Amino acid sequence: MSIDSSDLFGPIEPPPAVRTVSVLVPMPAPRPYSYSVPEGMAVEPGSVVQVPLGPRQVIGAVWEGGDEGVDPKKLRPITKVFDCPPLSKEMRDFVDWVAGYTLSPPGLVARMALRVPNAFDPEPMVEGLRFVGGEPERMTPARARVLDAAGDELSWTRIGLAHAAGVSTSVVDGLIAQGIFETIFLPPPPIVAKPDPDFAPSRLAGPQKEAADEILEEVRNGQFAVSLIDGVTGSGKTEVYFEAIAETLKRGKQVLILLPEIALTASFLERFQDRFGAKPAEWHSDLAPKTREKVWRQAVTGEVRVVAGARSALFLPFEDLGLIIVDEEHDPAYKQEDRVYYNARDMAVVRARIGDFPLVLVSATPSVESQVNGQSGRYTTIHLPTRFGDAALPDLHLVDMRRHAPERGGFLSPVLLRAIGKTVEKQQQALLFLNRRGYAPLTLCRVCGHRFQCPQCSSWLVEHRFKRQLQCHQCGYHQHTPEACPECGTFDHLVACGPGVERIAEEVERHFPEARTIVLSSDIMGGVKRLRLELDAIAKGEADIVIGTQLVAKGHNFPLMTLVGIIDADLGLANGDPRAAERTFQLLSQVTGRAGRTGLKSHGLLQTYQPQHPVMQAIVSGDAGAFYEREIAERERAILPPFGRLASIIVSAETRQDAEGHARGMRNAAPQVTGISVLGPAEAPLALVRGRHRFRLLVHGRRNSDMQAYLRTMLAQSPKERGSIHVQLDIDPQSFL
DNA sequence: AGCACGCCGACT
DNA sequence: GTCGGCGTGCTC
Repeated sequence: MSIDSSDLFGPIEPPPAVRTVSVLVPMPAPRPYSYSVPEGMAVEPGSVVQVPLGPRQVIGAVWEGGDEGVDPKKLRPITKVFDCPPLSKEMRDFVDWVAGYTLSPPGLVARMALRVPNAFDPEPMVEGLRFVGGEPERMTPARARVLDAAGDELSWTRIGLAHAAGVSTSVVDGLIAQGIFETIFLPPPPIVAKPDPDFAPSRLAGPQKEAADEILEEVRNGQFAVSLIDGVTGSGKTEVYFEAIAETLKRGKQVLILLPEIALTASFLERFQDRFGAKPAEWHSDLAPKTREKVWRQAVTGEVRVVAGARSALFLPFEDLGLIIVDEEHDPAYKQEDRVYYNARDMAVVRARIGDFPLVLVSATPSVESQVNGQSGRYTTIHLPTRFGDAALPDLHLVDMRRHAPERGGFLSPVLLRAIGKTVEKQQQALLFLNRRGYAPLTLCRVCGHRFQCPQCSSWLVEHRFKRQLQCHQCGYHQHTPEACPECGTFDHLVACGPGVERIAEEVERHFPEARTIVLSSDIMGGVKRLRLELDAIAKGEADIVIGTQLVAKGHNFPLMTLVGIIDADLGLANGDPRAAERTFQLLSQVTGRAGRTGLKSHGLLQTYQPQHPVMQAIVSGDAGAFYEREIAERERAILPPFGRLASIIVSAETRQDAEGHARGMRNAAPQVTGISVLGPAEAPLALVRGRHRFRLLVHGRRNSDMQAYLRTMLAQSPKERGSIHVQLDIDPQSFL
């Protein structure tokens, strides 16, 4: 006979139901993990929580759609819920969408939104003083000064008040002890003042006014819409989108301005301040941790109304975002190429669509993708073909190097030399652009023909004469420049082939020994700080001839710059990058746009061996239409037709054999995919074969869902390759909407 | 992503 | 004899 336990202990209580929620943890798990919720803890989807994960505590977010069948014994309780607004439904949808699209684990995407160690608890209140009233028992001159300084202001900090009165804090402490002031707690001060949409209303007129009005219509409508401002450098694009920002602020919504990191300069922030009376909050990688926390927190709470940031700012969980501006829309810096691979420009479009608010793309040289989306009517294109105010575009000419050959051993044509001479004579500045660091891109032995190659990655070693080094620009390898050929041992017979900026400087100094010449490239000694100083010095007119690589292309205004000479306009067209022509067009447009921004008559001379090339024609004529048509056709041809319409895949690897092997595997694994083609490292963009990834997939397709399904299959079949597969979908302009 | 465990080379 | 390199595996 058995004893029913209920006889002994009373009726059996059903065990208390354990409440379980899914939590996205910041690691590459394929889906959220399950955690139990302790008695009395309130969580909802989006709540920011701390949970145990293995041996440590991590930050995560409560999510929907986790794992059902997890062993209840494994469940561990949530450690704490932060007093922080939960991630909104929109934000969660955005994270999931980005994870799905980029084939990244959602936890890693969420991590980008939560990468602020101490911002999840409210900022501590700040101790302050309030004037209560009355007079101290003994009035002293110091005390009188404090009372005088306090004036009508309601609240002070202890130190601030002492400072304002010019006394030590002990005087203030004495007044507190007497009850004249009382200690109160104040909310922490905002990181930036509120921008005022009416601070300095626009003086736009003509095409700029029309453009602004067109965008304002979208902003007032408040729904998802993408506008593309396609305007030449100096056409007032910024002023136009400032109007969209003003309108959004009036509607009570927050604004995000995305900029390539390099364009987040003091001068941009000042322009914003001139229009809105306050600076926007900044967001970029080298923000001080405390500032970073404040900006995050105040974006979530809605304290901050406008953030100007680099691509990672896209993952800030704004309280009520109502407009995104993507300035320099074409800039490759919007691509992140580690961990989660994404293009912030495209993901911004997605965020705007999910949040149902307008977005403005801005560029002087739109990307081919945006151009196509404009043509197809998906985006509204707004053209600003002329410069704003008294600035005029430089007068551009091609110098056909076959007819105007430089002297032996030189790289500057007589035409360009003459133009430099005239410019310097007028006390104006010339910019010579060559996108090549160092002295010479190739060194060889005149006796045996030995070429100096990188022992690690086989690209040519670049001579840096100033540092007396041979450097590899791919992997960073460097060695002291030898005096003898390592192959045949002959001394003094090494010759430099081709130009770098250092070599151009040498040639310039030979022709213009009196001129003040300066070389600007990323290997400038002294880092960013020194660079800033040099740029300021140039702007002040402390140099006559500037020789620079692409870092002179952006940002700074040089009021005296009236001549731009492109040493080798064809450079960059020759490599195997499918975007070579597009990149060249963008770069050369930007560089020539450096001149003439402040009204002085200016010129540009482009030295080229291919004067008929569409890029050259587009730049000198200022009419990019034909160039874009060609690029679009080219890309369509390269990507779609040979493989049919369903999908096509380009595999790239470090060697062609590897790529062929991977491609064969894929053809076997997925015969339904119609096109798999192979790019060896020579043809593939450099960025694709560099780095620690063994191979990458470049995926192009019309139907994103097909591509993703296919790739998931691939990933499932070879889980070991998981970490080394890179999917880049942004090449196809159609795929992400 | 972190962090532990675990198995082979150059050193106090 | 150890210290330490990074390959593999695991985290609700």
